[in-house]
Parts: sequence; structure tokens; C-alpha cells
Amino acid sequence: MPLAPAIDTEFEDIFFTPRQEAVLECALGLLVEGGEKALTTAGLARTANCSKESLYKWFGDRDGLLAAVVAYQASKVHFPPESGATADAETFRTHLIAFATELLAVLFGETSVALNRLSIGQSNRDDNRLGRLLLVRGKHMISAKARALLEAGRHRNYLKFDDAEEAYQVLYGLAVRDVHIRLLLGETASAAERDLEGQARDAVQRFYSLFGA
Amino acid sequence: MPLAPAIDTEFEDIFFTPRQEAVLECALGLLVEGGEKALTTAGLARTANCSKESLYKWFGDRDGLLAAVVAYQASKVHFPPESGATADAETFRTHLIAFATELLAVLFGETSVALNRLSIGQSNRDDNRLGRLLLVRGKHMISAKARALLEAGRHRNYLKFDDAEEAYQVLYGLAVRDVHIRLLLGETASAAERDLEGQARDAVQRFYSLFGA
DNA sequence: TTGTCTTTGTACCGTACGGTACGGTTCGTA
DNA sequence: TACGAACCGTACCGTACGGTACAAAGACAA
Repeated sequence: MPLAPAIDTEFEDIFFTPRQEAVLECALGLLVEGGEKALTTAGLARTANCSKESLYKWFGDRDGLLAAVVAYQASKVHFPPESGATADAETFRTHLIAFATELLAVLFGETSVALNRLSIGQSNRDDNRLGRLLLVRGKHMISAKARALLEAGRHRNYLKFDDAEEAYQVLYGLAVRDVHIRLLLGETASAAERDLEGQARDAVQRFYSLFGA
Repeated sequence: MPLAPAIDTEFEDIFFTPRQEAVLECALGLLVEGGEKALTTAGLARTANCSKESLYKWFGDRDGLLAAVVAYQASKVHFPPESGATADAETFRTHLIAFATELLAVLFGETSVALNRLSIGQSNRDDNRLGRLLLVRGKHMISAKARALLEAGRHRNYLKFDDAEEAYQVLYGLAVRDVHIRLLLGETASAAERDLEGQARDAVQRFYSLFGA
């Protein structure tokens, strides 16, 4: 009987020392500013005042460094303990809007954009660690949180749907539309698109038209 | 009175000889297979049986080559002459579904994914030609076509909305959801997501719930 | 103080790749 | 046949960058 394969356990319980976190923060800054090509080992060592030898000792090689940057950023998102019970219909809707707003704020943030660009640029390599990392530590986490929220709404008869994942995807599409890909391609968002709360409100409005009880 | 700036006229009327098109097709193949790093001048010259000197003569430098690949692929999409008048409500809805299906087919195609990955990876360079090219020759074209279609539907009282661009974005979100970004990140689409027509049908169904007259 | 460990800064190496030069070949034209 | 243009294949150059080695400096325990 073969052992259960321990896929995707990489970077599971990784922990970085404060010094390493400072260096990774520097790396994030370089990435945000100039993209992948701006993140050279020599450049990072210079701006972070550390030695290349330390970089290679800590992260193995450049790929390990990139993966560490992604893992470090993912480790920064903390999940609030589900914001208590959803009291009534109105506050539940408020929670939905808040969730959508936060989703947009994360996706449109410059660090998220930079890391998405990095992972997408690397996504056609053999193993594709970065893409998997970003998906499993980012999108799938958010998706799980959203499903829990939506199912709570269904349980209280605020919403009506069969598949929570499908409902979440519709909410995602209504909120994000093509703005994310346009940001990734370098277009700057319009004024209306920068009003995250307004966008989220419209999206939830339409979501209720489709899935409201 | 300043002259109107001729922005984005680059690659406006560009034309490639058959030989150049064959080489660009080879470049596309390399891109699809191995991403940006796989498209080296030497490698392209080898697989396309041409000389590096010709590459530099035709395209200037490597950046010009990349831009030419994007422009070439964009030049391949032809717009059917709006498929005649939208006879009745049912055929109009069919046209909408066909449009959404084609949109998904384009976005999820491997060449589109490869070019999006390329442009996104290059999007934090100084000028960002590739991203602008992809946006203006790809997304904006599709968007214009969609707006025309939607406004025809509104004119015949099949649909009801204020802003055609906004309506299109909702349709886009309903159809694409987060599948595009997940594909770009290297995740393979699920079986249901590969049923493009079914996805388009559901999206249009929901779109009519929101904007049907 | 001495010894050990970690880190820094610099210097160095090898290689991959962008870009150029050039001889040889094909092909169209007179 | 002669000529010129375009092109192919190969060889070459310069450089940027990943990765390694090493001397010097701080930190800390005995």
C-alpha cells in the first residue's frame, strides 16, 4: 500500500526569520517596481544590504527565492474569524458587499498584481510551483471563505442556489469582470472601477437578482 | 493648436510577407510550447530554418519580434460582417450565445493564453507595447463588436440597459468568471468549464435575468 | 581572549543569449 | 551568362546574470 502522496505540502509550515522577512519585503518592492527582470540576486543583495551567499543559503536558488516571495506574501493574509453570526438579512448583505470589496482590494493591489504577473510569466515551466502556490494559497483560500459565507446565507434563506462554488464564481465574475486581466496587461483602471465599494455594491445587487431567495 | 497625437498607430497597417508569416507562426509555436524563455533568436532561427540576420532585418530586435508575433496573431482574427439583421428574439439570443461561445473559445485557446502570458510578463517595462497591443487589437475590438450587438438588441427591445459597455462587462464576467486567470496561472479547466457552449448558455441565461426587457 | 558561527561585501567563473559580421547559395532579371 | 538582392548557416563578440569562493567583521559562548 503506497504512502499517500504529499503533494502541495511544500512551503506548508515554512517560517522566515525577521531578517529573511525584511529581505523578502525588499524583493517584493523590487518586483512591484520593475517586475521579474528587476529582481536579480545581485540587485536584491544590494538593496537589502545582504550578501548573495546568504540568499543562496536561505532560499537555495533563484526559483526558491521567487517561491519564497510568493509564500511570504501569502502568509501575510490572515482570516478574520468569520465575523460572528450573520444576524439579519441586511447585515448579511452588508457582509457580502464587504467581502466583495475586500476581494477587489486584494486583486487590484499592486503587490497582488505584481505577484500574479510573476506567476503567470513563470507558469509555462515544467513544474509551475508559483502558479500552484498562488492558486492554492490565494484563490482557493478566498473561494473557500466565500463558499462558507454563501452557504450561511442559504442556510438562513437569504439566498437560493444549488452549487456554492458556482454561485461564488458568478459573484466573482460580476465583481471583477475583465478589470483584473486589464490591470495585469498594464491598463489603468477607470475612475468608476477604482470605486471598489461601488463596484462591489453593484455586483451584490445583481447577485441578489440571480440568487436572492 | 497641437496636432492630434497619433498614439497607438504603431503596427497599424503592418504587413508581413508569407515567409515572415511562416517564421512568426514558428515563433507562436515556440511560445505556446515553452513560453517566453523558449523564444530565443537562435532557437527561432533554427526551428524556422532562417538566419538570425533575417530576423533582425525584419523585426529590428527581440522586442520587435515579440511585438510582431502579437500583431500577427491579432491580424488573423477577422470580423464576420455582423451576421445580418437580428430577425427575431430567439435568433438574437442565439447570436448572443454564439458570441459568448466564441469569446470563450478565443480566450481559452492555447495561443491566446500564450500571448496573454507573454504580454503580462512584459507589462511592467517602460513602454509596455505588448500589453497595449493586445488590449487595443484584442479586447477592445471584441468589446466594440459586443457593444454593437447589445445595442442592436436594445434597439429591438430585446434588452434593457443604460450603458452598453457596462452591460458587456457583466456579460463578460458571467461568461468568463475566474476561469481565464486560472488558466493563465496554469490550472487546467474542469470538464464543465470546457463545455464552452454550455457555459455561454448559462451566462446568457443569467444576463437576460439582469438585462432582459 | 579565544573559538565558532553567521553575515557581509567583493571578486570571480561559466554560460546563455542578444546582436553583428561574413562567406556561400539561391533566385529573379537582363 | 552575368549581376544583384535576399537569404541561409555559422562563427563570433559582449554582456548580464546565476551561482560560488573567500576574506573580513560582528555576535556570542566558554
